[in-house]
Amino acid sequence: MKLHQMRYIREVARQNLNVSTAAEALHTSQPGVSKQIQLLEQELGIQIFQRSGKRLTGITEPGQIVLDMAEQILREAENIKRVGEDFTKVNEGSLSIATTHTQARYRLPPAIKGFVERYPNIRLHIHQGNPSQVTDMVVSGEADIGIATEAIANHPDLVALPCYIWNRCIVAPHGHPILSDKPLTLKKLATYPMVTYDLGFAGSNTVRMVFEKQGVTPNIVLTAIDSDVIKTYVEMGLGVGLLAKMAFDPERDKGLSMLDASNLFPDSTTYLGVRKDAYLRTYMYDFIEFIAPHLNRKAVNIALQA
Amino acid sequence: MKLHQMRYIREVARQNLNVSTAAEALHTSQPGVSKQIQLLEQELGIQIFQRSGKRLTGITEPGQIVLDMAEQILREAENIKRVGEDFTKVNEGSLSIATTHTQARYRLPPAIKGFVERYPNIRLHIHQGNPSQVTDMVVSGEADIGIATEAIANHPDLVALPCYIWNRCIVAPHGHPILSDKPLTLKKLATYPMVTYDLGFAGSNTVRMVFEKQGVTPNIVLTAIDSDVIKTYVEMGLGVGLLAKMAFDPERDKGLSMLDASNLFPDSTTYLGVRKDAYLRTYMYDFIEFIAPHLNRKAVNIALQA
DNA sequence: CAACGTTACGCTCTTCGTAAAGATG
DNA sequence: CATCTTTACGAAGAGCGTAACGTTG
Repeated sequence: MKLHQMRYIREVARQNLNVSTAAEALHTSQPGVSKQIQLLEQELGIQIFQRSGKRLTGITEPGQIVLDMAEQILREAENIKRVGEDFTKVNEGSLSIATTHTQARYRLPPAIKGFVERYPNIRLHIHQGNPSQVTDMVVSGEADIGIATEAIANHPDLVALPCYIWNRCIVAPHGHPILSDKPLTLKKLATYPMVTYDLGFAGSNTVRMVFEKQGVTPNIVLTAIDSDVIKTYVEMGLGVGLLAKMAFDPERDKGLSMLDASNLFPDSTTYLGVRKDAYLRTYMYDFIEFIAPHLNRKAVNIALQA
Repeated sequence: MKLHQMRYIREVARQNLNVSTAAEALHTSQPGVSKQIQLLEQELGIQIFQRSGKRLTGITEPGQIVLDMAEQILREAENIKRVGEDFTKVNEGSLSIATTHTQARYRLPPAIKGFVERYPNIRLHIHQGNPSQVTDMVVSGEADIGIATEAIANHPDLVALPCYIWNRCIVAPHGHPILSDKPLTLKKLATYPMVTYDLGFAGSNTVRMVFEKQGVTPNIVLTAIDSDVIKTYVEMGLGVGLLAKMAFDPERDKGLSMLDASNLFPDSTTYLGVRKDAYLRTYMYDFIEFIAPHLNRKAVNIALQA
């Protein structure tokens, strides 16, 4: 049994059982991949892939188990490589972050700024997606760290660290009647056409449930995944905006007025998620600490143990 | 990075950093081991072992991390091998059970009997030890399954399955005053010299706490790890015996009388422990079901997932 | 017949074992 | 100086790539 063989079967499975494209992705020859898979199957005494004649048509039952274990082994091998780099190339490497628009646009910039000053030679990738995409990217190892308010806390392979707590605000064009009609209530809010986040984003579930519980039906005329889109349409007069307070910038958003809405909705928590079995490079710990100062290396390790 | 190199560094660490004996244990030449370790260290860019001149004198900090990961990889590789065997050699293999004397002597025999009838070609090993040794053997992979009342439920790498519930009895030579002095109470029990299990065995903690809570101090004149030893000394008149009810056999223990003591002590639960990340061969699932019929394959898998 | 997987074969790089040399306490 | 590790080197073996062959839809 060889580590290479694990890579081969994993790649073939990933490439929809196409050995040729798998070979290409692995930068090697197709017959070599074929051969090694056969050798592995022979050694284990089982078929990993189903074949109809010469085509691979599926994954056998034991094959699936083996593939899962191979995945595990390769992850661990990757971790070992990282240990080496962590101790020799302290200031080199890459950091891949998966997050949602609101976090990327309004919450991460200061942390990123501090991080790139400290580690100018780390290649930084920020992937944007919806919370479940963020979760998937961390689970699959495409991203080292995921940051989102939804989804990320409920995956068995991840550990979720509470990052920060936030609440919402209402934005409207200057002079809009909602601004003077104090105090603000859910009922009043529901009388105006509203623009807010897509389902599955930024605590939208929480918002929905609050309205439901109070027996109030909001008039949502537009949803977006993007705070800036929401603000743009609010500015155009489409309705009032309900968004994360951190997404309102009095400097930039001069065309809008803001009302705190934290009395109407419960606080939401944004989580940072990492794979339980990932080896975190030192700079990753540092990045986490840049985002949430209470999450120092020790605190993260304690969470990872449990 | 090669799987072989993982084996080499693990074995060197196990053999107290002696490369020569490690090579012997691996059935290969000593220079080969040396070389591969150097190659690995070179590839990772770190020292795994500390050296003073040519002697290995310790494990470096990154080395320890790498060793832990290597261990994990090799465990997973072992699991893959088992998958193959499980699907090809259904009726071959070995089953290694670690347990305490009382279980081995009084509880396992019927399960073992059923098992060897079903799987006559599986090599069976029963290791006897105290509960913490049992736990260690399962954790290290020396044993596939551990069975004990103590210790085994509290290890993070193991999953503990409740196996069966039992309670205690009092044994005494025929005609002993305790037998007629009904009803039996803790206070009365404490007036007689007593023979029972060693600390750390068979719920001895529970027993101690029950006495303590009632403010009664038992007069324990002898402890043993072994129910048969306890009974022998009781028969000799050393005192009354407090032991697991399952360990009293009216057929064999004709020289003794038995009093149920389950009203004096809370029930104890015996657990069966397996490594969370172990691949269990089909016959291992079957063995577990022989011991505890409610623990069928499905139930065990559900426990392993969580 | 186009796309794909397997077989065949020669080349290269790795690995392994023996022998010798160097270091340690 | 006995024990242990590293270096050196030749033989055996494993892996890889090209080319040819066989299948499948």
